[in-house]
Amino acid sequence: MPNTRSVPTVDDVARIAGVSTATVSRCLNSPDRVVEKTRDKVMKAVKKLGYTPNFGARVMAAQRTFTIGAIIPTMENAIFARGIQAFQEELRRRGYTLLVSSSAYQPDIEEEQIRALVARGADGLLLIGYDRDQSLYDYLKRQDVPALVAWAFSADSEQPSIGFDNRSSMSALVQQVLNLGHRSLGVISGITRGNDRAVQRLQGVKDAVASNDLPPETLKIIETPYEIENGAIAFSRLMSANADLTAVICGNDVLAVGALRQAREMGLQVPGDVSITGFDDIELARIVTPQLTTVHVPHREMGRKAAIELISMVEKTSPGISVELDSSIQLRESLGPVCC
Amino acid sequence: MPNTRSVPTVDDVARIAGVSTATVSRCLNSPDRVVEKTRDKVMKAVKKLGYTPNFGARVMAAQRTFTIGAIIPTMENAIFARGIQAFQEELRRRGYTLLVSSSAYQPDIEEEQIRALVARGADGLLLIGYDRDQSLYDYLKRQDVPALVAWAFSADSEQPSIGFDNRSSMSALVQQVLNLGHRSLGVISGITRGNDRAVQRLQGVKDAVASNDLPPETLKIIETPYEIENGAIAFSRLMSANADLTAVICGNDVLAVGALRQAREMGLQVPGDVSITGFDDIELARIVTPQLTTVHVPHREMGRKAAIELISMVEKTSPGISVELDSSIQLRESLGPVCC
DNA sequence: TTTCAATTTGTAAGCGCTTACAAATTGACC
DNA sequence: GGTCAATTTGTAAGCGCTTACAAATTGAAA
Repeated sequence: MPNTRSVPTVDDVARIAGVSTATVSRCLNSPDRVVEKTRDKVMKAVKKLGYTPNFGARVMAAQRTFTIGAIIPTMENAIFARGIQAFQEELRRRGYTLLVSSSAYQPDIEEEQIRALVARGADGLLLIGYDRDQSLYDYLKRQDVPALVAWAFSADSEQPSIGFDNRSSMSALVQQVLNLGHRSLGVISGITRGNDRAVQRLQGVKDAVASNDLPPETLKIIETPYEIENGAIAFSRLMSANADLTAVICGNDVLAVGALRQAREMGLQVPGDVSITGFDDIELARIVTPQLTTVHVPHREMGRKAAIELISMVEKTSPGISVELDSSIQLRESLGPVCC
Repeated sequence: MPNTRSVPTVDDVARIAGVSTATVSRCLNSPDRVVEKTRDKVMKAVKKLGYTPNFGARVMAAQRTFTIGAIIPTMENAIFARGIQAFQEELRRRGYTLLVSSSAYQPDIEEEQIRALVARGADGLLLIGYDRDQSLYDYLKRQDVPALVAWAFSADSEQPSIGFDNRSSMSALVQQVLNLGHRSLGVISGITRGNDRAVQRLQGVKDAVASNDLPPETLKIIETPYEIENGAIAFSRLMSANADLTAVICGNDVLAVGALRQAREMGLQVPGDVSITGFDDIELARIVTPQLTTVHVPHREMGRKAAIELISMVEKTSPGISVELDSSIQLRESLGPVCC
């Protein structure tokens, strides 16, 4: 029964080409195992019918998808864009397809997305940061789907990861700030709950203060979600409550840009009246006026290496190693010495 | 044979729960068609085994995935971020999962991604702009996968779409520029090849010039890919070749921001020495100094409505209609009257 | 207690593909 | 031409799930 109604199947191709379905399958998957004349016939039939293999069936039969999934906290600002782009490029080069979804920084949505991607046959997963329910890691292990953590690195986690040390990077940055004479700092942190990177960064700020023998009261801390608008609001709140602040350390560039905008709106000179720093060194950092002093993160390198490592894990040539990348401090216009 | 080795299947669950596989399936898909006591047994077995349905098999059997795919030209800058975010939120609200991939503005990659998504069982696709090979549309039709075009609207295409009129919006913006006395305009357009939105925008610029009875030589046009850096380079080239330009119209905000940065570097006052305009009104536009005059695009509305419409198409409650949204001009600091 | 319609459950046939294994073909060599 | 190993192709058994249909169960009404 020639199956006229719908999408062509391997059987249709086999019938048209006058061969068996096995041969059709082989033509598509290991062409060298089939003699040229036959292959031509089959390919002609494939073209004629506009046949595309059904993915579900293929996955089920072959137990393999060449798809990698990535769940990032947000697509709305550019924090992850560069790294993911590089990740995708490298995957593509190696014959894998990337599917991305975003969790809006919400653990329950992240879990949902992880399950969705696994269910859809992702061969491996890229996850941002360590902090998630152990049951999720168990689930992934049970499903035999390797996962690589990125944007974070912790020597004492056995979870494979590729990233940098958020804590010490931030600490180094704040050290620079302190070196310039600042003794009263505002901190606009991202929400730390469920976000180990934000936790680490905040801890880094505290480390620097402590190692300079300054009291904890040196810091005025606000937590707020990573959005420009929130950066502006937090900055405003911070400055009006603490007139003596000479510098504001932000948990990332997005918050810092908001702070910067608000400073301008309040008629404050940056860095004359107040210095502002960011973290991540996204494109934005060099576009705003004044340009943002921030921590440079090797986004592209991280993305590329993550792809390579994750594929190794998927193909079982690596058990999953952890790699620490260097970050560096980008001194730009928004940080200056404490004035007068 | 108790299948100890690997991931649990529906058979395992059925065996443990002491029911048939059909019942297990029903518990998961239409729980109300199964009596509570049985359901409890099954759910307990599911939990005990940590069972998750195999997606491939499910798709194959049910011919449905509740997955929507979107292929956007780039994730690297924020042009599509807001709209896609809204798109995803609405999809999620309605029980669909979004999978995104990006094409780097390359038609062959886009085709690959479309096929990948269809193959992975996407129930419907969101595509950016109209301009792609007819064979791709044919393919989608053959696979019975509805596609909705976004970020563009053309009354005379039969392809369902949701977007705005890039051409007339741009024309209106340029009209404003001309009203301010500018008579020699630089244009930094995106690459028009394979990008109907860029074509339309450029055409809009020309429309405005023509309808003011100005000669085509009024415009000095450069095409370059949408990247900040390219905007800067193009601006520099434009200004050094044409000393008399008083305004530069950019194909989008990303290019405009690059132009702005370059102007600053060249010591040019904006808008004192030269006015600069963008298009899209992404977040960036309000962050740079001076703030960018641009065309506001209803990103979130577009995303949300796209989700609603695409789902209707998938569920066959709509044949796929086209919707035109309004855009509006955002006059901000970067545009001023021609000086002296 | 019967009867019978409504509800719940089970049986088994696919969904479209891959692949182990068997069968058929090829052609180098005697 | 006949042998035999190597190559090519075909047969058929799944992969894990859904669902049409049939069988079994339930319980209200007679």
